[in-house]
Order: sequence, then C-alpha cells, then structure tokens
Amino acid sequence: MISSNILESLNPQQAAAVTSDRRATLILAGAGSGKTRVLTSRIAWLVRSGEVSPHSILAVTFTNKAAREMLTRISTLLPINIRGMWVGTFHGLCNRLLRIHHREAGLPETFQILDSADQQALLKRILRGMNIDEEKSPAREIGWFINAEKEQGRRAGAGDVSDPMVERWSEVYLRYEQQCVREGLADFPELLLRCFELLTGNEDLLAHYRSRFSHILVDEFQDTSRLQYQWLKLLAGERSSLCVVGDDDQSIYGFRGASAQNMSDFQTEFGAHVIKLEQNYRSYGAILDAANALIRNNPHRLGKELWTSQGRGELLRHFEAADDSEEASYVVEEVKRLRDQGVELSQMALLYRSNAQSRVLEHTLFSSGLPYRVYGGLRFFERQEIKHALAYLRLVANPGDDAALLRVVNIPARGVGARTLELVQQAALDQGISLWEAARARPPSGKAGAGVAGFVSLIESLRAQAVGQGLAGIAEAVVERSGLKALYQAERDGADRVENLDELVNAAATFEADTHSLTEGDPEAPPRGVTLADFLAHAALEAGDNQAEAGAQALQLMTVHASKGLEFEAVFLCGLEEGLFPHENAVNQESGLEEERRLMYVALTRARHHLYLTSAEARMLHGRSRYNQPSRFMAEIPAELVERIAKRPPRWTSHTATPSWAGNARAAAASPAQSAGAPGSAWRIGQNVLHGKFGPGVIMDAEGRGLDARVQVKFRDVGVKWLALEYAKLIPA
DNA sequence: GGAGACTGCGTTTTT
DNA sequence: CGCAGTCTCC
Repeated sequence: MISSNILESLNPQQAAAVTSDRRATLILAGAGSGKTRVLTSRIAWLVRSGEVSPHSILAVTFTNKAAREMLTRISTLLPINIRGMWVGTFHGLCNRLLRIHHREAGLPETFQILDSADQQALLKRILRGMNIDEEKSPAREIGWFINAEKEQGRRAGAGDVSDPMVERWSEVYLRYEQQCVREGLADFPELLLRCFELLTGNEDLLAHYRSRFSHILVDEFQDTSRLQYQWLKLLAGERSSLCVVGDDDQSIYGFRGASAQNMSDFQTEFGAHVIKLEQNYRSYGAILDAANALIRNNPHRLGKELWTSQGRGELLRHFEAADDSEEASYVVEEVKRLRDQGVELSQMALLYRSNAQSRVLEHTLFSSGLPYRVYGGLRFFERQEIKHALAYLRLVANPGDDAALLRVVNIPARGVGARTLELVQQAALDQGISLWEAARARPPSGKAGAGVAGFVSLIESLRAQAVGQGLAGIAEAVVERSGLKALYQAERDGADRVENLDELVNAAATFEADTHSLTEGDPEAPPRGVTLADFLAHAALEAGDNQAEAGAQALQLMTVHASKGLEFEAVFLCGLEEGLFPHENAVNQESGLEEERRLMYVALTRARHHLYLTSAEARMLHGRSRYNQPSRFMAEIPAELVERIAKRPPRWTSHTATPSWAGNARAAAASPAQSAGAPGSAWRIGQNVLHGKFGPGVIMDAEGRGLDARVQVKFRDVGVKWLALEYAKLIPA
C-alpha cells in the first residue's frame, strides 16, 4: 500500500483520525497530541489514496502562520503538486472567493480591506459627520456592535430597534455600510458575511463549490465563530466530508467571538464520529497531571485526559516572591541556572497574563544581561510609515478611497489643513461624490488649493505611471515620489522608517514573484495576473510578523495567549495572583472564570520538562502597589506535584559594584554583533559610562531590545538623554 | 500646522 | 507608572 508510510509511527487514535471515512469527524486533540501532524497526514492520505484530488481539498486555519506551516508539512509528505488545494484562513479564503466573484458579490474588483484600525478611523469620521458625542458613543464600542451584528448575519437597518441607544448605533451602522459601499471597502467580518451571502444567493456558485470541495478540514475548530461555522456548513452541503480538529479545553478566544459550542453542535448536528487524541508527546507526567487536575474544575467539557508514556519528570516549582522585582530576579537566576545546565535560552519562555507585566521583567532581564525577545507589539504592515505608503497605493488602485485620501493628503505636509479639508468634504457631501472627485473638480482657491492640486496631480501621475508596471515598481514610485521617504530621511529617528519603506518595496517584489495568480489551478475562473489589489489585500490580511530576529538565542517573553501552539523546555509562568490570573474582570462570570482556567491550562501544557510558577505578594500596578492573594488556580493543582521554593537568601543589591560581570555576561539585547561597541560588553542600570561627546554619566533606565535597545543616561554635564545603543558609542567607565 | 502640555485610563488579539 | 490621545498655544 503506497500510503502505509504516512501511517507509520502514528498511534492507533491518530491513525484512525487520519483514515476516518465518515462524513463528519471530530478530532478532539489535546495539547501536544500531534494534531497538526494528524491533519496534514490526513490530507496526504486522502490524496495518496488516489480517490481525492488536491483540487477537492479545502483546509481552513486560524492564522496565516498555521496555513503556511500546513502547506510546508504537506509538501514534505507529498512530493506532488499541491496547487489547486485551497489552504488558508477563513478571511483569506473568503477574500479569494470574493475577488474571483466580485461581480456576483456586488463588490468592485479592487475592493479594499479595512483592518481594525482603518475601521475605527472610518467610524470616527462618520460619528463626527453625524455630530454624535464620542464620549457617549465611542467608536470602539460601535465598531464592536457592528462587528457583532455582522457576525449574527444582520445587515444594517434589519434589526428591530426598541432601545434608543441601539437605534442610534444602527443608524451609524447604516451610514458606515453606505460609506463602505461608496468607497469599495470591506472590513474583516464583512469578508465572511459577504462571502456567506455570495454563496447563499447564488445557487450555481454554491453547487459548484460544494461539488468541488468534497473534503473540508478545519484546524483549531474551538476558535471558530458562529458565522464561520455557518459558512462551513453551507459550503459542506449534504455531501462533502468535514473533518475538524480542536480542543475545547484550549478555547481561549471566547472574548472575540469564538464559540467552543460549535464543537458540541457539530457533534449533534452531523452525528460526528469523535476521536480523542489523549496521548501527549510533549510534557512529563507531573506537568500533565497538574494540567488535568486543574482543568477538571471546569464543568461542561467534552472530556479528555492527557497521558504520557514518559516518566513523571520534575515536580513543578512554585516561588512566592515578596514583590514583582523579586519575582523577576528569581526568574533570572533560574534561567541562568538552566542555561548553565545546557538548556538553550530559546527553549525557555516567560509567560504572563497581560502585557503590562512584561515591563518589570524586561527591566530585570536587561540589567542581568540575559538576551530576551518579546513577542507582540506592532507588526510590519501596521507601522505608521507602512500604512501611509499603503494609503498611497490604495489611492493608486482606487482614488475613490476617501479613507486613504484623508490619511495621506497632508503627509508629507502640503498645507492641507482641517479647514481646507472641510471645504472639500462639504463639496463631496453636497454633490454625493468622493473626496477625490471633489478635490479634483474644484480645488479650493489660494494657498491651500495649491496643496490639494499638488496632491491631485501627484496621485494622477502615480496612477499613470503604474499602468503596465510591476508591483515593486509601483511601490517604489509611491515611496519615492510621495515624499514619504524624504520625510523620514529628514527626521532624526527616521532611519528605521526609511528602512521599512524600502522593505515594503521588497515585500511587493517578493509577493509578485511568489504569487503566480490568485486563480491558479482554477480552470473555471478567468485567468488574471497579480494585481495591486491582491497585494493590498495581502497586507491587510497578513499584517506580518510581530517580532524580529527569529531563532535568536534569546529567552522568549509573551502573553499566555501568544504561547498557544508553542512548546518549550522550560516555562516560567509569572504573576499567579488573584486579580491578575484569573484576571479581575473575568472572575465575576462563570464563563469568564472558565476561560481563565483554560488559559492556565494552555500555559501549563506549554512546558516539556521544567515548569516554574511564580507569584508576588506585592506588585506595582497602575502606579501603586497592590497586594494580592495567590491565584486560586495554584490551589487547584495537587500539592504533591509542586515543590515550594523557599524565599531566597538576601539578594546582593544592584548597587554594589560588580565590575566583573560586565565583562563576562553577554547582553545580546544591548550588543548586536555588528555594533561598534566592544563585543561582550554589557549595560546595566546604575552603570557609569563615558560618551565621546557628552562626557561621563550613569545609566538610569533602559528599554527595547536588540537593535532597538536604548538607555537613558544622566550625564554629569549635559543632563539626561536617551541614547540608542546601536549608534551611541558608549564606553563602560 | 506642529510641538509640547495635559488628561484619563489601564485583559487577552487574529483577520 | 506609562502611554495614547486630545488640547492649546505659538
């Protein structure tokens, strides 16, 4: 049997999941049970069996990263052409369908995707236009309302409005919709709903895709929203096979609409065949016992218990610190100890419930000279300069995009201020035309008019130049001729931004080279090349990595949410206190507390060997000290699995001179290999330094990491300054 | 139009 | 406490 090697080394449950021939299969996959492997093996199995063409397979994931990983793993299993297989996120797949069938969907060919920030900005604009007090109805809340309505499948003006508040919000929803239609925009939930409506409204289209995708697979099914589940059911129809993988115990995104109830609904509605993957290949026994015991406190589970054939391993360790900085110091010591034992830094993770906790930890890490890497923060396509450049690109694709115009009409400054814009906006409103048309038809007179006219001719010229040009060429023209690059070149701290703009041109070139065609492998769809709209959609749907220097030898810092799906030799889970974890906002609701517990479960199951739990009696939060009880979750872990670590002997203070360590500790955060500074040197708070121009000083504070690392130095003669370590040639003194 | 002071707020986050 | 977003003054 040609497929036998795919099944080799799978356990019986995994093999059953891979080969299940039932129409509906629910794979209940515990943490570390090899679920991605099962999913990819199943796809390979289906194709290898010869009965299923890659063309008939639709695989849905939650993140682009997961989609990429799935594709990579499938190609190692299947040395054949996997083109024609559709693998992507819900949003990515919906975008694809909407692009191909934009006419039937009632969208312009070059419709743009609004990310959450764009949506917010548009809403603010509309609220201002309606004279609604933003204090009483914040754009955030209305956006949340609109997204929830779309999630329910409700269009603007469709609901019954009795509540005056809801009535007002519905009015905003209506205006927002109209504006989106006018400008050719679709927000994230719109992609899903519009695609759903496209299929429900077109029998032929629906029949086509139903018969095409005979095999639908879904990863992280516990994270699907109700609408996404509806979409899946619609596409599956009466015949297609549906194989979904998920873990109700790892459902931690309820707050943004995920509904683990889809799992039990799937079970009852489809009579799904349930396969449980409970053998864990990641963690030692004590860790799994702790996780099992904890999660047992949640009622309403589908039921599942992890086990391992490995031994019990080390006990968990609980360190209760007096305060947050002692907690951090303890972590640093243990990290160093493990590193000396041979555990790689990149195999250690520091997890916390909320981002605010990272500051103290980072501070201590920086002083200790341990290299570390923080996940989270701004991603490439979310950066200001990139969003500006994208706005120009959007205008090239579609000058009727008011949002894009408003964003950059005066960036770089062209003397187009609020007053001038008001005139243009009024003209657009009066005549029911776009801002672009209004600006072009009758630019305001005087100095301001010159700015508007200049902008109009710039965009027109860019549009003319774009015809027949490649993506990279268009991007380059925009970056250069818009004046954006020059703007940042003139800024003192603009070097990174200039670099990012160049990187955008590279990204466009890469996208052009890698993406052959959206409709590739779709003989029934009209062939077309890669367009600017495709690239812009890519930018909106995949905002890029939010951390640089992957693979670096550095301790990994992230929220528990961000750690889902990852694994580490050693995990440090910090801030295990009531109010923090479980978070105070979640403890009043049963469902909230259960989600917190699942979050704790996720955190525990990240660790392979070493699992440290830490809490602090006192903690600085929002500028004041708070005294917390240890987390109730600590009490839910059997005491015999936990070794309590006694408080440490009095610490050496950070004020004592420790000239020796500056030489031996390697602060990767502070000393990029290519930096001009002495290799192997390190910086810490309180250290005396010498600067070529500013003279002697002492380091007061530090922030950032890698190439972004900056220190605050109090100079004897010239006062306090922030210096980028990469550029400032500081000398330890 | 832009820099600097001021205010208020403060989970988790992908698309 | 630290940040982001707003306001105010030049």
